Amino acid sequence: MNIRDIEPHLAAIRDKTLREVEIPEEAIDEIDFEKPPDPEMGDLAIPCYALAPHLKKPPPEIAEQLAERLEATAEDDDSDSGLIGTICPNGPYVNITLAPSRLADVVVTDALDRERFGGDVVETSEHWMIEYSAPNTNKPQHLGHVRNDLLGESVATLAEFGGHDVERVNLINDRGIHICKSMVAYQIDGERETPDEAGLKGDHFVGHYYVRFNELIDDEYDEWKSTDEAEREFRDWVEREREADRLPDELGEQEPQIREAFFESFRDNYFNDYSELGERARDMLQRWEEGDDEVLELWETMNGWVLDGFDETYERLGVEFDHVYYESNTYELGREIVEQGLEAGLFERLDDGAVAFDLEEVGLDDRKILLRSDGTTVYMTQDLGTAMQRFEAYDLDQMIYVVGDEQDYHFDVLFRILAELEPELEGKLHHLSYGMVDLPEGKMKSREGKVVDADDLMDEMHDLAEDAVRDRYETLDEDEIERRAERIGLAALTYHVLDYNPRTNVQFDPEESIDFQGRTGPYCLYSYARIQSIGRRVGGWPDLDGEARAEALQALGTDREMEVVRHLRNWPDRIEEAVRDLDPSEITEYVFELSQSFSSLYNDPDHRIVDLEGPRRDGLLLLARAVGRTLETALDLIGIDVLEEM
RNA sequence: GAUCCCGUAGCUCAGUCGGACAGAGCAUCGGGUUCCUAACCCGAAGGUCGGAGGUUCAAAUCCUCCCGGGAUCACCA
Repeated sequence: MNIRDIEPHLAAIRDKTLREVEIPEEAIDEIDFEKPPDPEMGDLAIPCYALAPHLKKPPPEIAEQLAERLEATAEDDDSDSGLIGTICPNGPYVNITLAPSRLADVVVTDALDRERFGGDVVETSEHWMIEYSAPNTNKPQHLGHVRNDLLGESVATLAEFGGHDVERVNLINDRGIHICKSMVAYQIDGERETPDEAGLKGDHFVGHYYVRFNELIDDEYDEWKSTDEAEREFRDWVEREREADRLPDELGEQEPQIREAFFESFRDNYFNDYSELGERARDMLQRWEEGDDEVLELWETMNGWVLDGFDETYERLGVEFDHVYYESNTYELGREIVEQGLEAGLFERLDDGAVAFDLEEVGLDDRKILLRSDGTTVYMTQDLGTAMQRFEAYDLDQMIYVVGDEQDYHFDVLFRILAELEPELEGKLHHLSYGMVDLPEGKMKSREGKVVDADDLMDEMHDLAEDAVRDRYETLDEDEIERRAERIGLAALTYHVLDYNPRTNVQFDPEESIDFQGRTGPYCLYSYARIQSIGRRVGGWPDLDGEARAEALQALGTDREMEVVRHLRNWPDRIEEAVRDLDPSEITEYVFELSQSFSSLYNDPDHRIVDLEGPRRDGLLLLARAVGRTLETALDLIGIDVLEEM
């Protein structure tokens, strides 16, 4: 018997008993085991509410009688080999407690022997593709990107461990007006300077010019605000607002504020209609699309710098991809699909030549443009194209996009259009939507340089960890300090970021930084390191099997030991849940709980392994070893590398 | 204006496909080391689950309305 046989085994006994009292099959199907709120009550519970209508008795009475019958059925069943400890009614529930020593034997044996303990739990193995990161190449990554990177990487690793076949994909947004902004600023300000000369990482170097461009635009805009053109735009707007009764006839003392609000909202219009720098950036984009050599060369150079920078960041974060695509290559994909859809009558051509999809056909409002009137593609076109291409090339069962929740609507529309184009894709598309990371003062803004930079943050975590390591050791090899500081710092960051449910909007306070104490990555690493320390102290883990091992494991049974055992038992179920929900925070929670239950045991005077002897000592050593193995696996799934010593 | 997400302890968050007394970490207060790493352990205090109705044997969880915060509704990405 192993862990995953326990529940089916008990379910068989339960169902057999229910049949004896003539509960209809469909009612039996409805009944699932629940987990009692307190382990004191038992390991599994059968709620009896649903049986009340069939037996015409109050649930507590049913529970009492059912418990007796279950006991009888279990006694007759010889496949059980003493797994069930007690069966007792408790109000409307029947609680089943498993025999401690037997449970410890089954669970720890599984945890020690199984090649991938907790892995390969999904019902059917599927082919998944997960797209994440998808950065723009005009600026370095910030904490928001880190959340995306870590989420995507972790979900991919989780899905693989759960038993799926996974393709990790990055689609790099290397074209568009935002890149041209950095390029224009570079032409104006930074001719011939390179990241090396500036002593900066390539992505930071280019990001500097992106910020610079926005400063230049701000200056230009401020100057423009006092021109006659600006005044005319303002007056026209005021006129329109008055007609719509949104402004009074006389602005009076309010005028300066109203004026300021107008110019704030007019910023994009200014950029598109009046700005010389805007003109220059758009002109550059135009020339890029025409294949202008000079522009292409600058573009390639600057993109190269950024991508080199990204590679460093990815490597440090432990993020990897199987396939990397570039929008400069894929932005035309989809044009053909749209044209086919047009012929098939799915889309319509508007009077000005643009192609649109009528969203009312899928229950939404308005329409979505798929090809501009000048024939060029939009974001949606590309997403349609890449999706169709991927399903064809990889025969996917599931395509998952890890993208922020501000794009919920985009993906809703994308999936509906895809389902119209190819009904088979229905249910195979998923947007893993996650909340924003905000600072105490509000949103991060790259264009204003108000961000928590990914590389800086990793450096800070490293430094904090380094201080902590130095505090603890008077003499330690410098390389070793570096190695530990890096792992501990990254563990703290990774754990912190993944410990939120993905949909949660996270508030991150850079001042308060990230803790190393309590529910944190370092805490979990520490638990692991202490377990390894026990192994070293006793001169290596005992190599027991067969009878000797069974005897050792069956010597376990105290409350503290059983709490650890119960957590181990939950591991495969937890993986199943985390994969189903695409939620690494299930794993961060698990790692903490397992670490915590072991820490309690570790600190208890009655469970000091070095003070014990005989089978109980061996049993505890095997339990510690099993926890260590499971921690290592679990931490790996959230991208954290363990340390043998801390 | 419409649609979507969120509102739980002083703070940051779990719990939201209905079930047993609403949980954790941090912060606060009190305790623990002649002993395997104190990045630890044990304990205390802290909550009208935004509000009001409703459905149900049972609601933080489902439905309706209201209040508050965020996002989205481009021939941008």
